[in-house]
Amino acid sequence: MARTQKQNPLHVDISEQIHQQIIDGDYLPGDKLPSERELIEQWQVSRITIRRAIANLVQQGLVSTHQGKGAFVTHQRKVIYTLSSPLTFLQDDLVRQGIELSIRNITFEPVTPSSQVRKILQLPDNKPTAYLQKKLLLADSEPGCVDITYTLPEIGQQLESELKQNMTFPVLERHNWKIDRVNAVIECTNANLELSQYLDVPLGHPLLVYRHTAYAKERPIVHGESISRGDRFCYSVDLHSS
Amino acid sequence: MARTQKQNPLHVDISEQIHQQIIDGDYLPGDKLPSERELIEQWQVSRITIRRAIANLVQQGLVSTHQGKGAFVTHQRKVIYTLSSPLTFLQDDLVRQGIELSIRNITFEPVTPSSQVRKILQLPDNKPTAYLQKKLLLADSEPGCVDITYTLPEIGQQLESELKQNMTFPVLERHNWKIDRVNAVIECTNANLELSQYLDVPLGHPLLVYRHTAYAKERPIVHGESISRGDRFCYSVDLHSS
DNA sequence: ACCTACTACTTGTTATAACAAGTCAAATTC
DNA sequence: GAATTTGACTTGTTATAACAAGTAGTAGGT
Repeated sequence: MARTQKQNPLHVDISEQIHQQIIDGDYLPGDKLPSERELIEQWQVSRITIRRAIANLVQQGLVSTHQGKGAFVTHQRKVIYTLSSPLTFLQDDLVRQGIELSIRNITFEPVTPSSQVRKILQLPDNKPTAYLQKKLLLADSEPGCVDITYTLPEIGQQLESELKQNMTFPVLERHNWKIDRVNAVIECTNANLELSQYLDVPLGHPLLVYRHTAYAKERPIVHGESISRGDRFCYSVDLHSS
Repeated sequence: MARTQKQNPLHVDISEQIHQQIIDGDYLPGDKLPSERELIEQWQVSRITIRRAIANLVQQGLVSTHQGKGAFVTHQRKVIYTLSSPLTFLQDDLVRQGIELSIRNITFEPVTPSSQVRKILQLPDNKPTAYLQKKLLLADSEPGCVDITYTLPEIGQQLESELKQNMTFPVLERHNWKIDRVNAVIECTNANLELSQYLDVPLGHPLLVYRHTAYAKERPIVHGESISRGDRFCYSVDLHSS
């Protein structure tokens, strides 16, 4: 109850104490924290301070809140994407981990992408079209990843129906578009409004971005990004000296 | 000024509008946003609503605030860590990008690590000791990464002075600890109080975690994690089919 | 010329208050 | 008994208010 450090704001002291209680196992994943009213009583502070303390915990990914229900300690299980050479694909990876994957198509349409994407896909200036697909990946029926891809027009046109219901890379392989190389960057962002709605997370929730370009016979055929919930996914990679 | 969607809270409408202005280039990186007082005047709402709107933008990594000065649009440049086979190391990578790297040692001491780490490093039960090192990496004199490593005791003891001032892997290579393989997981977390202080970011700031185990002759010699500011770093990886 | 103190800004913390809206179970009605 | 209503909880949004604390320029004194 006593403030551990005078220089910290009250809300930090409170969230740090609850944080410690979570680490100590006083609250287990799935447990409900005391309600705001109870915490106000316990700490003898105003609601704004308690709410800020809870917000700190939410921001650290330790707790999530649900209107009308309460604040709950989050589960920390993470799904692993394996990045390996030779290439394996997400789908097989998830099956191996016993996760049920389903796909909901959001958009599929021919567009003229930004000059940056046009350059990456080496689209000719006189026919600067590619298929833009946005799809939502659900792991065990919960939204986990938004996949945004730009595909060469001849491929998109040919495989529309299949692409709408399956992961991109296995569909390509099934139709003899052998992928030789994938160049990728993994980074971290925060959910903007659109992504927070698709992924059912609060604004600013940490997200993992896997931005990739796939090459077949040294020709780029697909470029896009997979944006996953940072609290539920991670990437694994193996590096060798030889 | 008009609310675009009735179902959104006011603070979301406001932060989304400023977000759009940033995208449109009305505010450039480094620019100062209007002060709270001015925004209150402009939107005719209370300070709590404006502060929440600014907080939304901070959470999305678009602006950062400084007490007494104001709120500023953040710079988005990112430093790239290249993960490749054959192995290259962070240091060379940064030099290539023209970034000056310096290291500040935080702790270096023999400890008995958690059972999980003991298992990974295959430490014998009768001598369960490893060297724990925490160091802060500064890129161009700004804190960017906290590196936490557990090293086999014989190596830590032998190379203490060098490890305190240099990156781990190059030191090992210089002393004939040839690293054959690195297994790594990249994930995303949020700054807790300790990390937020080291890295000079607000509580909950998104961070990239690179958790690795290095093997020499199939024997694990180093295990640890590099925790970088998610707004300033990313990982690049190249995957091949053969 | 230099240092200090003041002042007018900025954001940060915290309190009190009221109502909106989601949840859930118990009581009421059909 | 089943469906509906009510009420007591929960968190979410927003307003007003006051003071703390960091910043930077300016006026005043040495």
